[in-house]
Amino acid sequence: MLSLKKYLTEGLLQFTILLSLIGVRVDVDTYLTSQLPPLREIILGPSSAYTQTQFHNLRNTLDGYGIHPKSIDLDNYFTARRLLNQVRALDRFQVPTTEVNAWLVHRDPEGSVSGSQPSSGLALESSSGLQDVTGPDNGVRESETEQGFSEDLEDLGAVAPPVSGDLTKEDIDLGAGREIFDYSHRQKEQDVDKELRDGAEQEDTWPGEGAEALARNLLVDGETGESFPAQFPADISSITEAVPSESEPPGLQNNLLSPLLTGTESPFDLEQQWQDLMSIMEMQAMEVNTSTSEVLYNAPPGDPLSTNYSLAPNTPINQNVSLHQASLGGCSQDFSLFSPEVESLPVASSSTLLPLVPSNSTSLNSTFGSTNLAGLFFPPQLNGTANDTAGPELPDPLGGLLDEAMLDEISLMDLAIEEGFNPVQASQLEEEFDSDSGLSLDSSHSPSSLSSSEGSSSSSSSSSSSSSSSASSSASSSFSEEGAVGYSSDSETLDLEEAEGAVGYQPEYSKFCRMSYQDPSQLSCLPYLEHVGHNHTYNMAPSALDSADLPPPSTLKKGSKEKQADFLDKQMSRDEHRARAMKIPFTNDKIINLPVEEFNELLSKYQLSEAQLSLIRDIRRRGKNKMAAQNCRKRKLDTILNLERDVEDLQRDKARLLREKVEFLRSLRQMKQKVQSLYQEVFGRLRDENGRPYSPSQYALQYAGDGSVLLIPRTLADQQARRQERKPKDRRK
DNA sequence: CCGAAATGTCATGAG
DNA sequence: AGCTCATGACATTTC
Repeated sequence: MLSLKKYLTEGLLQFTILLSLIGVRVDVDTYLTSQLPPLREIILGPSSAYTQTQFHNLRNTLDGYGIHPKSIDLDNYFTARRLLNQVRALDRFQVPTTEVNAWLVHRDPEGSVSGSQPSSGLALESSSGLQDVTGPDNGVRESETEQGFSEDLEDLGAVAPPVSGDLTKEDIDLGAGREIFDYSHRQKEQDVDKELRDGAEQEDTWPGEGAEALARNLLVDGETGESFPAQFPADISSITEAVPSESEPPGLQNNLLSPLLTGTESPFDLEQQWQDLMSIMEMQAMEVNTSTSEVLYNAPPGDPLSTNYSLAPNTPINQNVSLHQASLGGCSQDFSLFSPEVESLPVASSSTLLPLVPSNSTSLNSTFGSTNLAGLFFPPQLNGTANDTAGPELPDPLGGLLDEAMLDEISLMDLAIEEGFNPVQASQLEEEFDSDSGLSLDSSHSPSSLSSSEGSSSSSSSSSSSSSSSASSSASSSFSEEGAVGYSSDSETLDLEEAEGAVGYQPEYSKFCRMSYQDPSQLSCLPYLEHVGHNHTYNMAPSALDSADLPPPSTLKKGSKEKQADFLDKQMSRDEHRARAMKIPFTNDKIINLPVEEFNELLSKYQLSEAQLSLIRDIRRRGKNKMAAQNCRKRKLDTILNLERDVEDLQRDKARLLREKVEFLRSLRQMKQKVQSLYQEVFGRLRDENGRPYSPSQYALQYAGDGSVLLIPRTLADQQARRQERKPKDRRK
């Protein structure tokens, strides 16, 4: 438990560090609350990877083949699903063509304007926008879930099969190759080697027990292979359970859009999120591509934003500049000043327009202006906001100037981020369509991770048994293949890997193994395989070792031993040479992998000298430690890869959230503009008893709670506006 | 032959 | 107490 705690703590620590590194403040949780699953995965994944459970023992004692907490299959599953979702989510990034256009054009010719009309029209618009956003999104999510799940199942399925090929591989994997004594008898090494070479044949005639034992080991391997399928169902079940939690709650979109719907609260949420955004932006501002920024800033008025955001998701309302202008032309002269700036000068607009803004406007801007909007959109709330100011001050009431500056800034960063992640996304897509290994998720990121734990577990498993070429290609570069034995699910589910894994002594040998395990019959040609064959099922239940059936001894004993004697001799490990030199009557494999009781039993059967016993103990210790080291390294690598992947996931999430936010704010801004235009239109058509238009400086329109529009004196409107401003500020404090 | 990467080994601590 | 495992550090081998 202590270690568990330790590792959990470490995991949390690292997670925190990750967050901080990415620049994601803790507030991010507020963004992600609606899509907790990813976060939860991220938290559970790495932390679980740190769990220092002695799963080997667990398996031995419990004989359990269920998914280990550290199981990479699970991690793979979650990762695959998460990434898949993200990749697929990209598809839904569509810029809805604007219905707004039609609406505005339609309104222009229309002469009459009623107070209720604007609100209704906007409401319709916004609602349609919402539908566009939420509808498709949900659909996508569902499909994602299904696909992700099925794919994962496939992956799992791919994992299981390899077992069949175990027998041969396992046998082969016994370490081979040269070794130099660091043992006390090291000085004898050369002599021993010579001796061994000379008497290679002799040693083949070691006690029959060795052969028998070997045979048993072989069988054991076979059994392990057979037992693996049993693990498969377990994996599935656990995964199916995990699936639901994986799927993102649909609440995200709603939450993001909520500001539009809940007028009063939206401003605060927006502002807070904005603050968070700013903090994030500081860090990532440097990521912005200069060329991009130039494009954004220098681009001709009107389109740059929309084009840049073509990929942006969930655009409730598409920004359409031309429409505004068209409608504006017919509305009022004041608006003409306003709209062009907004549209054409994304960044500069705020600075240029702000000076024009009267006192009340600035305050409104500080409060993000949404309050005003809310008031406009939702008359019942009785928000007599300062928005109602007339023409020249129009920018203020809508308070979009600052927003726009921010928006543009955000958009810039967003773009940069998006670009920055394009490679990743591309890689994800590749991975998604990579039938060979659906889980080779890390391949894109680090060269060494080509078939990292996760990827290898499924990919190699599915391919290795069938084709040596694919297996070797991935194996040569993959850590897992040469790496840890018995670590985590992949090695255990994949005896193929396991067999090769322990080898790793010499490249030639590994290759040889890869070749040979395809065709078990080739084994018979290898005289020393019986001695060398490591059984890396040491983490299996002891009973399994003995329960295996005996393979036909003839195949094992026959073959051209002499031919390969030298070759195999070279492949033997140092300890194996030593064992031979010391005439150890059983295989190193047995020495290393036999359970303690059986090991002691074995020792008791022979009259061994002290030197022999010492060597045997050393061999056992070194053999176990070797595997442990391999496991350790593999685990370390996996941890790094997981962290790497988590960082990327977090970055992707952040980028996506930023994109969504930008889109949302942009739609908000558009609506403000539209309201503004409507305001202008209405105000411009009002005439006093003398038939003269009202002066915007003296009068303002105000929405009443009952939906009606009132014309009130400026002074009164200003007062109400100030009152409105203070409330939110106080509330925040 | 050198340096980096991979792998093996030892010592140590923990379960 | 003995065994096993994990892991850092160092050694050795391989590329």
